[in-house]
Formats: sequence, structure tokens, C-alpha cells
Amino acid sequence: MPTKFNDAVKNWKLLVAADIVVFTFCDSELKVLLVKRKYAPGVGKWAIPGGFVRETESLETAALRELKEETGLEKEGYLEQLYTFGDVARDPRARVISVSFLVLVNEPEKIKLKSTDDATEAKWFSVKKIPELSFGQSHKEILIYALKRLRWKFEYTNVALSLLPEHFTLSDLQQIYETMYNDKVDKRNFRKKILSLDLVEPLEQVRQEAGRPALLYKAKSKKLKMFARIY
Amino acid sequence: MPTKFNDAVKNWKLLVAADIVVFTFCDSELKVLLVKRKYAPGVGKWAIPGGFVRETESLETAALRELKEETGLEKEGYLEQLYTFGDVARDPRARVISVSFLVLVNEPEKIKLKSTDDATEAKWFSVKKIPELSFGQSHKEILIYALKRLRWKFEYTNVALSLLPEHFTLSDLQQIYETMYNDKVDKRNFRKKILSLDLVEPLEQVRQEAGRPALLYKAKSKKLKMFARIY
DNA sequence: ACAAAAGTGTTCCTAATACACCCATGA
DNA sequence: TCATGGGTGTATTAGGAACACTTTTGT
Repeated sequence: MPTKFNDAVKNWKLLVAADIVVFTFCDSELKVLLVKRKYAPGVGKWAIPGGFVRETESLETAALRELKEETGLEKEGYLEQLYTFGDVARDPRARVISVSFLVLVNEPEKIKLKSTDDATEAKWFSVKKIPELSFGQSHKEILIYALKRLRWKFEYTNVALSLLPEHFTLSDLQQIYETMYNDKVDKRNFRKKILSLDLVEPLEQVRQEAGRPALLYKAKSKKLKMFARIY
Repeated sequence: MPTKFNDAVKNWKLLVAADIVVFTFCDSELKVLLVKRKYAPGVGKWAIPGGFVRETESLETAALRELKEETGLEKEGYLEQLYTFGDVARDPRARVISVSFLVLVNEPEKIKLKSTDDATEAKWFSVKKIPELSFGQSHKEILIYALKRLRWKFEYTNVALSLLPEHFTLSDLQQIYETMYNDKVDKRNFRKKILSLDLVEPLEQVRQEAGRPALLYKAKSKKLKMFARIY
């Protein structure tokens, strides 16, 4: 008889949560979406949006459902599973195992964030000014992990394209890299590299702001592509 | 009142499993450790070792405990969380969410694999000759994912060192890369590259097999190190 | 004419590739 | 002396890094 399975069912006491770290880029800053908690623990404090996975839905489905329920955010560009945090004491209420996700959205100014049943407020925070978070260190740990992974993806993939609108200039793209690396990048070398990677194609439109009009580009594909190698 | 939490507790019907993909290198082949199942589902078929996570242990602890219980394998070199698989229909018995791990061991010939309470047999299989696995496609999916990740780690990190014994020759290392890439590598360039990365240091011993004795090296550190960049 | 941002080429240097022979040992 | 695997150097090429001025527009 399958004793281990029976044991496990008898002791059915684990909860699985999906937590979603949503990044966007706006006002020359990388921002993350947080919600103000309505319920214990941590009422009134900010937290990473998330909630419990139901028996009948996949992890991704749960993540997107929770995200919508808590922030009103519906259609995202990029979604990736990050890591599963399972320390025994993460949540004071019960043993909760959290599967975390990374979501990237572009054009945040077009998104209406709603106050909802589960959170009194949802708001973008610059990653340089994160408020105190509920759930002790555990949400902070998730956020730090997400940031690390995102920076890494910038170095090795075309993921930056998911933070830009359909049409963008090479300077827009460069600015995202500069923000991400927290460093200036040489314009000529940057353009040479990006164009040589064949990631974008020029349109026949320009965008006019201050100064000389800038040629607009679009992504050839937003499918994740990887680069480089050790040996 | 925290209604969502109460709902979740009321519907406590998810199980969390830890599944462990163990790789080693032997006889010029990459091998994976599988167990023959004693209980349903899939009695008598081979499966990736793993089992249910208990309420009082972390995910890593559960993974190592299950690994020991099912295969007798105790001390490993490298352990990394891989991915969490959560499709609704993965397991016919219940909703099971599987947190998968990658483990690398060296010197498999020194490891005694025991038949245990949970598995009738544990055995190394060449990744080129994987038998049919239980749990439909789900264990196969995990294995394919683990292999992809491992190959990737070979390209961008020093993880190969975790598949070698304390002392090894540069040819040993090269052979692992050749197996992994399924391709020949130029000896001079390989040595130049590895030495320039400052990953290993020469010992004052040689190893004598057929032909000229080979200088032995050891890893400067087995801590995971990463290399290269897109921009 | 000036301010503001876009756009563009060349030189230098480092690192990747391709390639073939001699060396130390045991049988 | 032969078979076996270990060990070594150079020339070519491709790509990364550093660097400053001209162009186009609005005001």
C-alpha cells in the first residue's frame, strides 16, 4: 500500500502561494508594483502581490489571477517563474511555500491600478525607494532575488525589449540599460552592438521631442533569446 | 477577517513534492540516477527520486532526505533548485506541485546505492538511454529541463568542477565538456582558456595511466562562478 | 544663433580560432 | 621501438573598448 502518499494526505498542511514581482520602467527608473495589505498579517504595510494557489488552477494561472485581483493589472508582456521559497517559518499563519514569478510590463501610464477586495491600494515604487514590507524578510528576499535575476537577464538576453512600448528609439533602449546597470554606456558602441544582434528593425517613422527627431524601431521578436558562452 | 487565508486552509488539498535529478559523470558518459518504484502509480517503472515535503522541513531538507531514503545517496557536491512544476493533472492521485532540484555528484563508483523501503532499486542511466518513466510525461519533462539547465551551466559557469574528483587532469575536464557538448574541443585552446579563467591550480603530482603521466589539478573553489555578457 | 538630443567611424587591443608536432611513459 | 595519451606556440581574425564631432530640429 502506498503509505507515503497516505501519510502526506493525512498531514495535508502545506499551503502554496504564488507571489508576483512586477517591474516596469518609467520616469527613467525601474519600478516595482506593491500592494497595501488589507488583512493580517501586516495590515497597512506594503507587500508583493500574491495569494494562494487553488487546487484546480496551474501556478501561472494562479499568479495572473492574484495579480488581477489585487492590482487590477490584467495583460502582461513577459512572465517567468523565478524561484520557490520554502523556509519553514516564512509565514506566521501556516507553512506556506511561495512560488514566485517575474512579470514585466511596458507603458505603465496606460494601466489603471484599482483598489480591490484584497488590497487597499496598488502602487509603483522605484526600486531605489522600497518601503518596509510585511512578511518580515521573506518578501524582501523575493524582491532582491527578482532584481538579481532581472539584471542578469539584461546581460544575457533580449528581455529589455519587454519593458519598451511597440515603437521606441535606440536611446530609449540605451536608457533602460543605463538604469539597469547604474552606469553610462557609450552611444556608438551600444548602437553597433544592438544592431549587430539583429534584435530590432527600423521603422519609417521618427519621434520628435526636444532636439533632432529620433528614428523609431520595433522589436523583431519579443521571444526570449540568449547570448554568449564560457567555452 | 482574513477570508482568503481561511478559504485556503479549508481547501487544503495540495501536496508539495521535492524531486531530485542527480547527475554524475562516469565511463565517458553523463548519467542520471533513477529509482524503480515500489508503489502505485507506476510500480516497477523507473522514476526520478523524490517524495512529499513535510510541514516541518525546508524544501532542500526534504529533497536531501528523500534522496537518501530512496537511493542511499547521502552527501552530494552541488545542489540547486531547478523549477517548480505545477500543472493540475501531473499526478493521478492528487494535485501535486513538484519542486525540482539538480544535484551533481562526483566519484559515483564510491557510492553504494541501496535498495530501500521506497524503491526496489536505484541505478545510474546514461542520459542517452533513459528508460520509460512513470508519471506520464511529467518526470520526463523534469529530466529534460534539468539537462537543459545543466548544459547551460556548463557554458556559463564553473559547474563542471562539481562532476570531478578532488584531483583531476585537464584532459578529464576536457572530456566532460566534450561529452556535454557532444563535440570535440581543441586541446590547446581548451587548456589556454581554462587556465586563463584561474579556476584550477596544478598540484605536484601526476597520474599515470596509459601514455605520458598527466599533471593533476584541483579546483581553486567549487563555488559557482559566472562569466560573459550581452552588453 | 543656440540649445538639445540624434546620429556616425576609426583605432587599438584583447580574446577566440585554427592548426601540428614533440614528450614521457609502459609494454 | 612502438603505442598511448600529455603537453606546447603562433598566426589570423573577430569583436570589445575608447573616443569627438556633425546633424536635425524647435525656440
